[in-house]
Amino acid sequence: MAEQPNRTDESDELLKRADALLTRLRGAPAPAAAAESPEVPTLTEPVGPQGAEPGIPTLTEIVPAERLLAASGEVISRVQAQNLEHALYQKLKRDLDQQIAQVVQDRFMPDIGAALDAALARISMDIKADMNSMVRASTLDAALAKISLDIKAEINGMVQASIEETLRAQLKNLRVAEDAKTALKEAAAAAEKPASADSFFPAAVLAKTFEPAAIETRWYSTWEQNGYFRAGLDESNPRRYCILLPPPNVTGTLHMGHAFQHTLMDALTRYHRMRGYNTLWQPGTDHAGIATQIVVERQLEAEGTSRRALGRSAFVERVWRWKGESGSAITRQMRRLGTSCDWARERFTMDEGLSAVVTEVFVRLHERGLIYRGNRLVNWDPVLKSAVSDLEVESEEESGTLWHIRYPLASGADFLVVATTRPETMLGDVAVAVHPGDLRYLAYIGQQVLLPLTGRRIPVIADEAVDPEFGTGCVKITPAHDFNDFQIGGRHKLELRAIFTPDARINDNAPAAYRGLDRYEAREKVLADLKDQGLIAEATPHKLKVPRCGRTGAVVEPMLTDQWFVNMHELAKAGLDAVASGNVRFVPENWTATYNDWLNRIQDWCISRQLWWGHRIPAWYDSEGNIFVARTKQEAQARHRQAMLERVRAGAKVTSSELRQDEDVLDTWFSSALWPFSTLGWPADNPALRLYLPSSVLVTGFDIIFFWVARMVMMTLPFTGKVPFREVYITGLVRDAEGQKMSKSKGNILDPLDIVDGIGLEALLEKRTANLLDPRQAEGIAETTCRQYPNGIPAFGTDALRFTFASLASHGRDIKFDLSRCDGYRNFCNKLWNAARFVLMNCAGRDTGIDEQLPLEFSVADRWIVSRLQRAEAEAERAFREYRFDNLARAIYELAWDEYCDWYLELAKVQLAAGGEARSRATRRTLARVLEVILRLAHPVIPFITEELWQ
RNA sequence: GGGUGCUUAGCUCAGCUGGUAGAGCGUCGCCCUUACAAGGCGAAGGUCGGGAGUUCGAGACUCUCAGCACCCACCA
Repeated sequence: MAEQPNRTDESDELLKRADALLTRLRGAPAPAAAAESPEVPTLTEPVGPQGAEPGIPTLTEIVPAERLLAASGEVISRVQAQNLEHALYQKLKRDLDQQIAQVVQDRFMPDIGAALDAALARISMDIKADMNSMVRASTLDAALAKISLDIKAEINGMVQASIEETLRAQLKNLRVAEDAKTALKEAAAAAEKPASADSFFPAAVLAKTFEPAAIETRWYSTWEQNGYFRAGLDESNPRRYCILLPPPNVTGTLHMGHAFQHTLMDALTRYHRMRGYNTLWQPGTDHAGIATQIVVERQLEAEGTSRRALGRSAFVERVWRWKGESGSAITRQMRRLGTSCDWARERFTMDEGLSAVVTEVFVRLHERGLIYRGNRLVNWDPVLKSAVSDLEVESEEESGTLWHIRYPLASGADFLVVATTRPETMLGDVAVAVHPGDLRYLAYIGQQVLLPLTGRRIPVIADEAVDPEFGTGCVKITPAHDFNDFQIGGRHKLELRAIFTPDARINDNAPAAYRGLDRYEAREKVLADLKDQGLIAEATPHKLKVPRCGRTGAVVEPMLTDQWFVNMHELAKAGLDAVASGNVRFVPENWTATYNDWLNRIQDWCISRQLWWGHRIPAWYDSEGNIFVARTKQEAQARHRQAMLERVRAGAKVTSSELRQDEDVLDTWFSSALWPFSTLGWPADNPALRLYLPSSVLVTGFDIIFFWVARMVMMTLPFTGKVPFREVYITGLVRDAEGQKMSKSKGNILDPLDIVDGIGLEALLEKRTANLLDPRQAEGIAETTCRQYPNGIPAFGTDALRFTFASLASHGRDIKFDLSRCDGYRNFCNKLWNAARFVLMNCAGRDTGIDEQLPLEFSVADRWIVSRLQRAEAEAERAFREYRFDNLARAIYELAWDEYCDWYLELAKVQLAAGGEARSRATRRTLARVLEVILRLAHPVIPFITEELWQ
């Protein structure tokens, strides 16, 4: 070996060891077969029947000192025993460490890695199992004997553990790479290169660094065009796997949450597809009633017109046009991220087929009496002029005022003081309520008060619902505009006195002075008038929850209207059962509680919306207001005629009339709830429906457990007799690096495609500050953005982004998205790329041992990496099963980088340079085999680079 | 008011049924080594939010306190 004057003694020593190793490696015949099994010869067993291995202390050598203790009659307390155990361990370790060097030389082999893991696992198990009894029993001399016995049993294990631990350290120190390099250099110098043979091979074509952009565009179209994503409809294959894509808004754009969830779904889909399952990833988009309608209305507003000016049919047509223009944006973006859905089966919730399902379901539910029309208090958005469901209302705490108002008694003798945050609603008051046990007001119950500003006389009633502690203990009751008051009103048979128009102005039920005023103007005037009359006793600052519509942000008003409802009681019970029985399983499990809780307290679902964009309710009215629910107008008319006939027979007078369809549309989530079977061609029996219902897993965020997940369960069960999916994997929310929710108004959104393709600072600023609700924020946002991304965002490529998402996907935690992670995983992609490049350079065009006839000489290194590979495969399988994509990513990362690149590749260099033909052949074969498996393992997560390298 | 989750290295987070703390990024030092400087080797850095308990042994289990986040309900 050439002189290396610069080396320290230490590295000389290391070199010597490595030399010894190399000679051994070269000379040693492959030790006993069985190496491919997990039972690689470990240190544990062979080291020996009683000290066969030199240098390893036996029990008898070590224990005596302790035994002396015992022999002297000392009582060994638990703590002492513990200390003893610990001391023993320390001592063993110290002694052993000194002898490790020898062991290393004797037994240093790369397959130690695998052996270590097995041995360590076993040892720790054993120790764990024995430690308790061992220590606990040891209070007396007799116990000590047992200790020795137990220790004797364990001692080998501990010895091994210690050896192995140290081996690990030593192994690292051996700097195999360095020696490999030297060996390589020598070999290269000696063999003066078999010329430019390499330049023929693809290796030369592989660029030195990984350039994602080029390969990504190419592969996706190839995959799609060749139909690789098509649903497997082979009914003879019992293994099936199906994921429903939560349909994004048709006019929306892809955000980080989508990208994250789609990555996981895609990995799952690709994984199962690769394993030969019948696989369907069902894509589609949602018409998103309110959201879409609002967008188009804004456009109209900008054009100086409105939907009412346009008229219903023109407006709907306009929305369709907009859908046509922007509807494919999101699916285009999805393709860029490599999502392998079966696009041929793409659906839209307002497609003809799906709309028919909506109607069918509505009619059937109505027939079963589960859908009804009722006049009830609902959440009303006065801007949208539509009902919204309870779920769509979001309450925010805001500061307001609590006004104390004097209501004079009709007798004129006295007055009651009520406390309210909404004085304007007093115009609709029909009573004042106190708690029946409230001694202060006992005398007033049953009396009447004179409602100020209106002159109406209203009763003082007693109701348990009143909290005597709050305010004055007197509550004004406005049943038509407050949910609680509605309840109380019901109990006391009070009048429902509505005082608002649909756009929340005061109506004709109020005194003329207030009519037409907006609710807030009315508040001012009411307060001013009360003040004039000296009726305001007090005004205190007060925190209150203001209910706002999740879509428009408008303050929601409880309003008495005619709406359609689904009776949820029965359905909810079935939904609870499905989860309780394990037919549907939440991952992580704790979401079950959330789900159950909601279903247990579920209210009837208001499904009608006073919008134009959506599924029109299949109900028709005759001139007398009779309702006919039917699949088509013809069917409705038939029923109408039937009904008339019956009434004529009964002798009633009838007037024939044209039927008029209900103006309302259905809640968007109604059609979404049918997604699991509407997309599969229900009600017609067909292979897809038979194969893919129930689907395997639903991947989604917790925010739509109520909106969507629960409703799918409830709606799919009664119509198909099946659950919609077997498992629900609830992902965390993607937040920004500071842990803030990403939102346009905060200007902290990241476009996943900007991470893939990169974006300059200018463009990023532009994106973030455009369309802000409050333009004044722009400066602050720009500042933060400049600080965070002074150079914009570099192009990381899809694979790096996907790998990042996977690695962040641990359970039960939101995700702070940190770009530096992307950086690391892009480096990983590059590493993988270069490893492949190395393999190609060494293997392309050469014999990789495919021909079984030729001699193959596998080294322990070869077998070690292969065993390591098998473990990684097992880990990956487990990770997929448990939806632990973080573990999956880590397993792949460690295997590829820490084991394959850092260790095996370096060893392979030595083997190739110094080994014989059979050894080289085996090395090349192993190189290629392991790379192949790594690519296969990683493909579900990083499909592009793996495909490119694979080819 | 009810519920859930979180608190571990400078940052972001792993840590399975209790066995004496790990990774990535960052930092520092040394290397432009023919797969890869988007790299290699090495180093520093943590009484695992506080307290108590169970245990031979607690990051993990129990209780309690504190802080953060979110969900549901809701007081007019």
